[in-house]
Amino acid sequence: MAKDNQFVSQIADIETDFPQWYTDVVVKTKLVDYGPVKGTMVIRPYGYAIWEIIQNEMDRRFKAAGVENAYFPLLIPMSFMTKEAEHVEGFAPEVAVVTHAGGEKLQEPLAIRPTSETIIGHMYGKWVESWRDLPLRYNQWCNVMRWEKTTRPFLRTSEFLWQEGHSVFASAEEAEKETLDMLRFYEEFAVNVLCMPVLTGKKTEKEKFAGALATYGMEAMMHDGKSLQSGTTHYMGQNFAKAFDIQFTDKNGTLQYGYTMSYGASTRLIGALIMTHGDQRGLVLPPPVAPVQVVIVPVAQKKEGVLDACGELLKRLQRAGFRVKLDDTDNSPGWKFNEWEMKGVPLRIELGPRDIESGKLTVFRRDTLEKTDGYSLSEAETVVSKLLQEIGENLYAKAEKRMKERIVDAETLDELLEGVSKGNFVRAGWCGCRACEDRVKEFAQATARVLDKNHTAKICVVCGKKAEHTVFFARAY
RNA sequence: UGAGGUGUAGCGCAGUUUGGUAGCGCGCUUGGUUAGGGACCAAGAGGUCGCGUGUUCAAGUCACGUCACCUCAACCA
Repeated sequence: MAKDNQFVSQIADIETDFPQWYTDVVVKTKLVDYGPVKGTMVIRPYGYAIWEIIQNEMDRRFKAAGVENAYFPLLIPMSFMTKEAEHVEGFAPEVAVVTHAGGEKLQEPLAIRPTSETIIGHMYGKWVESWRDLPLRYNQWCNVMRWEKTTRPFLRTSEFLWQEGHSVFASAEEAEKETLDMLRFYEEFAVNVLCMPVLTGKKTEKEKFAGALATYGMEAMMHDGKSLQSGTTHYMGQNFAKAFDIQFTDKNGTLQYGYTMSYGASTRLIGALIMTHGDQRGLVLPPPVAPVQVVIVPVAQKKEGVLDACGELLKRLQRAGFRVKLDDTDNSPGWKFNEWEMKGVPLRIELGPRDIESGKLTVFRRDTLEKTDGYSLSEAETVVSKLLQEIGENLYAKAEKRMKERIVDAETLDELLEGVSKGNFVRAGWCGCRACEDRVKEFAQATARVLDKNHTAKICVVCGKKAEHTVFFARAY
C-alpha cells in the first residue's frame, strides 16, 4: 500500500488541486509537452493518436452529411480582417501578424489565421455566381493562432488544431437549419464518441461570435464543476456575404446575397475528455477514443510460453478489430499496471502462467478499478467487446449523473453565487439585458453558458423583472 | 495587462541566509538475480548552476540588469 500511495502522490490531488492535477496528468501521461515559445504545446504521439481518432470519427460523419474537405491558406491579408466591422473588433487583440518576409518589410501585413471566415468568404465571393452554385459546404482541418494571455495545454494555447466548417446557402432558413444541425452533430459526437454529456443551446449576445447574428454552443461540465465550451456553431446571416460580395443570381434573375454559417471544434475536446473522465490515478479514456483500448501485460514474461501466449492473444484481438498493445518491455508487472492505468487504457489483460494453465482471462477495468478472472481465455474477443461497450456506457452514465446532480436553480444573486461557488451549473431566469448579465459576472464570476431550451424561470435572477430566458450560468475555462 | 512564484544533470529538488572541491532522489547505460500492484545488487555515464555586466584572490551563493516559464485574476475555441 505504501508504494501505491507513493505512486498516487506523483499526481496532484484531483479534489483539492484540480488545475495542478490537470497539468500533471497531461504531461506525465505524455499527451503533450510544453513548446519553447510561450503558449505553445507539442502534441506527443499518445496525445496526437487521440486527435487522429477524433478526426477520423468526425470526418467520417461530416462526409456522410455531405460536407467536403478543402484547405485554405494560413496567411490572410490584413485588409480582409477589417472588412467585417464586428469581426475585426473581436479578433484584433489576439491576431499574430507577419510583417517581414524574405528579409524585407511586406507591403501589406499578413494575419496568421485566428479563424478563416474572412479568407473563405473572399473565395466564396469568387466561386458563387448562380443559385446553381449553392450551397457550398466545406470543412477544413487546420491550425489557427490566437495570441492568448493565459494558456493551458489543450484548453487554451496560442496555436491549436481544429476543424472549421463554412457553408453558404441561398436562404436564411437553410443556413439557420445547418447551424442547428451542426450543433446536434457535435452533441451526437460528444455523447457517442467521447462518452461525454453536454448542454447545448444558444449563446447570449455578449457571448456570441464576432460578426455572427447567432451563436450556439456545446458546454461540457468538468470534474470541478466548471464549464468548457467544446464546440460552437454560428449563423452569420448576410454579414459576411455583404463584406465579401458573396452574391448569386437567383431563379428569378435577381442578384442576392448568400447566407453563411460556420462551426468549429478543436483539440480542446481532448482537454474536455481528460477533465470529464479523469480520476486520481490519471486519465480515463472512453473506449471509442482510446488509442489503446486493451493492453496486454505479461506476467513472468521470461517463463517459457508466456510471451508466445501473449502474442497469440494480441493477434486474435487485433483481428477482431480492437486497438491492442502488448507491453513486453522489461519493466515489472506492477510498474506496467500503474503506467497504463495512468494513461487511461480502458481494459487491461494480465496474462501469466496461471492463466495459461487454467485457461482463464484476467481483466482489469479502468473505470471501476475492478479485477476479475472469471472469464474464459478462449472467449477473449467476446469478453473484450462486451466490456468495452459497458465501460463506455458506464463512463457516460457517471458523467451524466454528476452533471445532473450539479445543475441547481437560483432565484437570487446570492443563490447563484452559492451555486457556482460549489461547482454547480446554475439555472436561472434572465430579463435579457446586458446590464444584468454583466452584474452576474461581476457578482459571481460566472457567465451565461447557454440558454435553456426549456424556458421555465419566471423572474430575472438579477433585477427581478419578468424572465425572457432561462440561462445556465457557470464559471468557465 | 496587474499580482505572485520558479530557473542548478533527462525529471523532481537541496545547496544561496554566512562566497571557498557541484550534491541528493528518481530516471538512463552495462551485467546479474527477480517477476500476479511502481523489485534488488553491483559498476558506470551525465553540469557553460537561464543569460549578461559588475564586486572579489575566489560567485550557484552578493549587486544591478535582462530573458524565459508557471500559477492566479481581467480577455478568449
